[in-house]
Amino acid sequence: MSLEERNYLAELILPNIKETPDDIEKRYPERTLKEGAKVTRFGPSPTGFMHIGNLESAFLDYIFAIQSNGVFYVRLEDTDQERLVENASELIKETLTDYKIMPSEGAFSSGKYGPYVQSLRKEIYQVYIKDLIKKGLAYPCFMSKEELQEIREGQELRKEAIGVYGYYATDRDLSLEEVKKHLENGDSYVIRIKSPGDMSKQIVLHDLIKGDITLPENIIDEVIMKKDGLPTYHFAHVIDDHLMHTTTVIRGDEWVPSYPKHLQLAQILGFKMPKYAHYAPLTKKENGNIRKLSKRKDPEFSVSFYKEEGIPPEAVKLFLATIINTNFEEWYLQNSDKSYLDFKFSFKKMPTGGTLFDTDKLNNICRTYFSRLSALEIYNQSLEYYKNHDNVFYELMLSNKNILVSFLDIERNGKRPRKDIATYKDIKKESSYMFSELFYNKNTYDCVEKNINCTILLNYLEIYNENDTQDEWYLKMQKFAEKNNYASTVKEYKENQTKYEGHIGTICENLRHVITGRLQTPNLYDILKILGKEELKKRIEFYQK
RNA sequence: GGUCUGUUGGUGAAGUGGCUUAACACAUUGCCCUCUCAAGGCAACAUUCACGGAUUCGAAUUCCGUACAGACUACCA
Repeated sequence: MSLEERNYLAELILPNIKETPDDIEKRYPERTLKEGAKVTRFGPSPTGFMHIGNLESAFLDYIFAIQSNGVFYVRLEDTDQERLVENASELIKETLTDYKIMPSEGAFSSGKYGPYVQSLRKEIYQVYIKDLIKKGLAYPCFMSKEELQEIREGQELRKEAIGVYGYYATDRDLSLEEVKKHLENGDSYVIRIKSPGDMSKQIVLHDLIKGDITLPENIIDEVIMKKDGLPTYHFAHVIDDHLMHTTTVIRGDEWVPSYPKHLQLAQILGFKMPKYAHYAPLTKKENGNIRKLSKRKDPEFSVSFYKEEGIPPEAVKLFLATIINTNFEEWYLQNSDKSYLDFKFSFKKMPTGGTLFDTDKLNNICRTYFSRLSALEIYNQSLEYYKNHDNVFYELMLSNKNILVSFLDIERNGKRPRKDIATYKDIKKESSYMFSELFYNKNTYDCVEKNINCTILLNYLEIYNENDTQDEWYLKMQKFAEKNNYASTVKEYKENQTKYEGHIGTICENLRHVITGRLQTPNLYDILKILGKEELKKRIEFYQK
């Protein structure tokens, strides 16, 4: 086609596009940022719920931007209109808010480089596409799904590279007349790039995480505009990352093989490539096989699942941080008072192979996280959780704030705090007996059959004094044990078993069971004190019945 | 099939030619402390880094081959 024919064709295909690439470029001026500042972007597709892998991606974008005094923005990549899910973008926004992974600009806030929703940028992409058609670098392709399938099968049979390229790109050199005929027939078409690639040549991807990767040049006439007029991911991201001045593209390593396409597109368009960091996916073991976490197959990895389970966002982030840089964990254990942002994350320290998701580890991190909060902090955070998940307990929390905070405070302060709480859910589980509304229940003692002498316990109450210190309390308890023919220490009991009916532990155990319904609780002294003498008496009498 | 990437205990991994008797953390097991639990302390858990070969005085670390695993190979991202 001659230059005039191509101009004519471009008008025919995109008559409403009047701007030129230069017009667009003027609207997206260079950012003024400090040396070394990274501009990153989180580019989710609103196609369903967020899962831990998406979250990791956003978290990476966030920390690398923040730590370089750069910009972290969100761009909704919704070019696949068929897969759109309603409310998905609200869910993404909500998740980022929950996790305090706050973008400095983008789809959920504002910014000078918008719009940040790809479907709203349709005309922008088309400006570039029109220009490419005029330059003879892109062309309409009318091949049907069936034709493509046929080509593919033939290529598979002959063990050739698969795709539309060279000899197979039959619509590359269609005459203007032929194209017009197709258009008049109303045939649907896509726009493909005219790939100048040569498969025998190689290109190098200088990956920030994986190092240099040598790949063959792209030879495929990649689709850049789909039949609905929207661009494909490949084209859209090259344009957007250029216009929005992204410096660092952080994405999953499933994109490595398509890097040659992106490089080629950027070269054709005359863009400077951003730096790329391809991180390894989170994986899961299933039937002995390892595979990438999947949105569809693994609902247990959806972010909303963690919310339901009461796993705090901050703990999930700490878990992600230990996956991202394993030396983070060691640092954090020694710098418990600092924020994870004080740790200098590096691409070089990121794992290059897939990482198996370890629930045990997450659990442990949660316990450590809770152990470092104050009782009041735990109370306030979990209040929010129960407000949305358990209204009965929420009301109890409100009306018994002092009891719950005191309970949560047991053995919390000091160098070796309790680690019995891993989730917000655990708070109810561990503390339910502290609430008389939940305690006086016919199921309270169901789990354990015990023969307990309540008279002894009632006698004990006679001498119990709420104002005793822990040491005084314990001494008194020892004396009481001896008086009732129980050994005052376990050691003594073990040495002279026949002499005693039991030991101090037996009494404590019985008392614990009667007043809490449990065999394991935090420090008994504190629990007695919080419940108060009156309540203790009531509970012993309740047990007698 | 083709292209690319990996492979160090049950798990996440540190490790870039001698400092490795393979760090650290999780899990598991045992002991200690102790009124129970949690926490904490101590100990056990890879004689060996997928396998085979090469280079070297010396290799988990470099090179070659093999095996296995994963990703990609869409008008999905």
